Amino acid sequence: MSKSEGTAPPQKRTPASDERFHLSNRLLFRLFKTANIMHTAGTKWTSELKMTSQQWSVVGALARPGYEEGVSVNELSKFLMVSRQNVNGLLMRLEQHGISQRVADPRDGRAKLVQLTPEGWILWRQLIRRISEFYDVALASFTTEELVQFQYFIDKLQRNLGTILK
Amino acid sequence: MSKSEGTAPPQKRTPASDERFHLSNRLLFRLFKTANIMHTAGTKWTSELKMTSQQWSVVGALARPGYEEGVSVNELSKFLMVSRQNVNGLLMRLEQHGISQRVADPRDGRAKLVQLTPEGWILWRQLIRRISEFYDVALASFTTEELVQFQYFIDKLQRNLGTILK
DNA sequence: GAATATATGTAAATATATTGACATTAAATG
DNA sequence: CATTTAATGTCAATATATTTACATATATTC
Repeated sequence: MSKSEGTAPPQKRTPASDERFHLSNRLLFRLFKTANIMHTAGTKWTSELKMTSQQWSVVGALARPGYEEGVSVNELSKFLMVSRQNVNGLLMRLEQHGISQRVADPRDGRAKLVQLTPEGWILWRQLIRRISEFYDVALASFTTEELVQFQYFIDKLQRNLGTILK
Repeated sequence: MSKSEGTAPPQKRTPASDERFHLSNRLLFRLFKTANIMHTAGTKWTSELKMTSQQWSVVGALARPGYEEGVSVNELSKFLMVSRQNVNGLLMRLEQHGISQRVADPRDGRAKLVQLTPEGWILWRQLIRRISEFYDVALASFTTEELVQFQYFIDKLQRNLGTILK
């Protein structure tokens, strides 16, 4: 994003669209920055568990009730909204740490099912406590109504962005 | 983030904190996903200009009025809230494309000043138009009040996360 | 002014994330 | 049923992002 907060807007614009541009610019730049430090802070928060914040989301996806038997790489990719290749890399590193494993999918000869190892389940129980504490800090002083509204905005943005990627 | 939306919350929790956990989890997971596709969509939006969305923010920072003479690597790092090393990498690639250059900082023998090349300025003028269009799509249907409120939430989150990284 | 502490930019190593590619398997088409 | 098209997971290449490290320059302390 052109997250340059003092950026001159494109020419031939009215003062109203100038203002809109500045608001938009400031907003999305701050979103970019905040998302970034969210990863950095999250990874720091669980550094003793040697888990990055991105790995939280993979392990969390595998730990969902009803998915214990396994989740395909493709499903993970769609659920996390990251590429299959990125999921593959994330899984490789989780496997190196003994946290997850892949087994053949009996219903589809091409596919694999990813599941937590027993060790992974033990880790998950520690991790979820730390994550919960992280949420408390990150979202300190947000009222429930604010959380709901914040999420509404994020969803609307995501929907709009989705039209670009279709 | 444990962006697993069906995650079991940590034990020994009241139903109220259960609900709070789920709200928090859902919110931050969606933020993670949305920030991700914001980069992907942004990069796609300016693919003919061969610019990634992350590069927008560097070029935009250099194009700010009052900073034309140059910005130090360290300043860029702080402004963009990314590491100096990451800025260094981003600049290397911009330089390869002739968009920016580095000159010695006359006031500090250790430092460099980064500035846009003449070619970079020409690119910037094209880029800012495309970026503005992107904003219109990404933030379609947001009222001005919603933009302001959204930004308020992001800022609050950023502040909270900042306490972790201090 | 000398010694100590800090700042600056860049190298190295590792993790994340994308696109393009491809071999294999499954689904769709005629 | 044969052919064509699409899906799945993994490889390769490239960009982003972090931490650790270090040589050099600057600032602070005494």
